[in-house]
Amino acid sequence: MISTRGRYALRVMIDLAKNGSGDFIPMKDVADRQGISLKYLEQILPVLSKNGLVEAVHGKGGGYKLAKDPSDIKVGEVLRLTEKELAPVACLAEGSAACERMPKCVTISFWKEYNEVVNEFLDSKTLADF
Amino acid sequence: MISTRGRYALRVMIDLAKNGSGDFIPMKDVADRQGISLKYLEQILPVLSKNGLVEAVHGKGGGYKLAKDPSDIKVGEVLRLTEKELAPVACLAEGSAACERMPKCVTISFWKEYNEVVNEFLDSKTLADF
DNA sequence: TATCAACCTACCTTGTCAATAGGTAAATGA
DNA sequence: TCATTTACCTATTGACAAGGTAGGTTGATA
Repeated sequence: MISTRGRYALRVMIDLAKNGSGDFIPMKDVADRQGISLKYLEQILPVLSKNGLVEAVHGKGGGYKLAKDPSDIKVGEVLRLTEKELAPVACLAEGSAACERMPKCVTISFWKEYNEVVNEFLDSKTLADF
Repeated sequence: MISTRGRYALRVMIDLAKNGSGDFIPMKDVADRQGISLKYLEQILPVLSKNGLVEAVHGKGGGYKLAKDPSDIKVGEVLRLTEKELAPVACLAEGSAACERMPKCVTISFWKEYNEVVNEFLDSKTLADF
C-alpha cells in the first residue's frame, strides 16, 4: 500500500503542472484545492526541492513551481523520493545490511524481478500523462 | 513493502513443493528448515487450506501438502490470501467504501493500471518457477 | 488412550502513519 | 526598517498494524 506521503506528493505535482503558469504558487493554495493539511505538505515537499524536481522561493510572492517540463518528471522519481520504501523486501532497500540467508535464498531473484517491473511501470509515466 | 506474512507463506509453499513426495509434512519440519517460528506459521496457514491451496490433516502422521501441482499455483494467489492488502490505494481494496473524491480524482485510473501490472506479474509466476 | 499436529483466540511489544503544533529563516512590499 | 508572507525545521501525539508469543482446543492416528 502506497502511503499518503507519496500519494499527496503526486497530487501536488500534478496540481503544480495544471495550475502553473510560470510563476510561483504558494503551497497554501495547493493545500486548499486538494483538501490536504498545509502543515503536512510542508514536511513532504522539501525533499522534492532538494532533489531538483521543484523550485522553491521564500517570502511574499514565493512558493513552488516545477523545475522541469511535466513530461520530464517521472512518477517513479516522485514516489522513490517521498515513499519510505518501494522495494518489496528489506534486503533490496537502499542501505540494507546483507541478508544472511542470501546464499541459499530461492526467492531473491523473484523479488528483484518484481521490483524491476514496478519501477519500470512507474518510470513509464510522467506528470504529462495526467 | 510485502510483509512477512506473505513472504513466509511463499517460502512455505515452495518448501512443500520441494520436499513433498506425496505424503503430509508437519509444519514443524518446515518451520525448522526455514528458520521461522512455528506458532507464527500456524496462524498464517489456515487461510491457505480454507481456500484450497493446501490440504491439511490433523494428528499423528498429519501435516500439509499442496492441493495442486506446483505449476498450477500462482504466486499471486498465495500473496492475495496472506497479504492484508496488495492494492496501492484504499479505494481499490476489497470492501472499501467509495471515495468522495472519486468523481474528480485524476489519479484513480493510474492506480488501477498499477494494480493490474503488479497482479499480472504475480500471476505469471507459479511455484514451479522456483 | 496417549500422542501428535492443525487450529483458534488472546495478548504484548515495537514501530510506523498521519497528522498537529510551534518556532526559525529568508524574501518581499509598504 | 519593519511587518508580512512563505518555505523549512523539529518535536510530539494518538491510533493502529506488524510480528510475534502463549495457552488452550479439536481432530486424527498408532
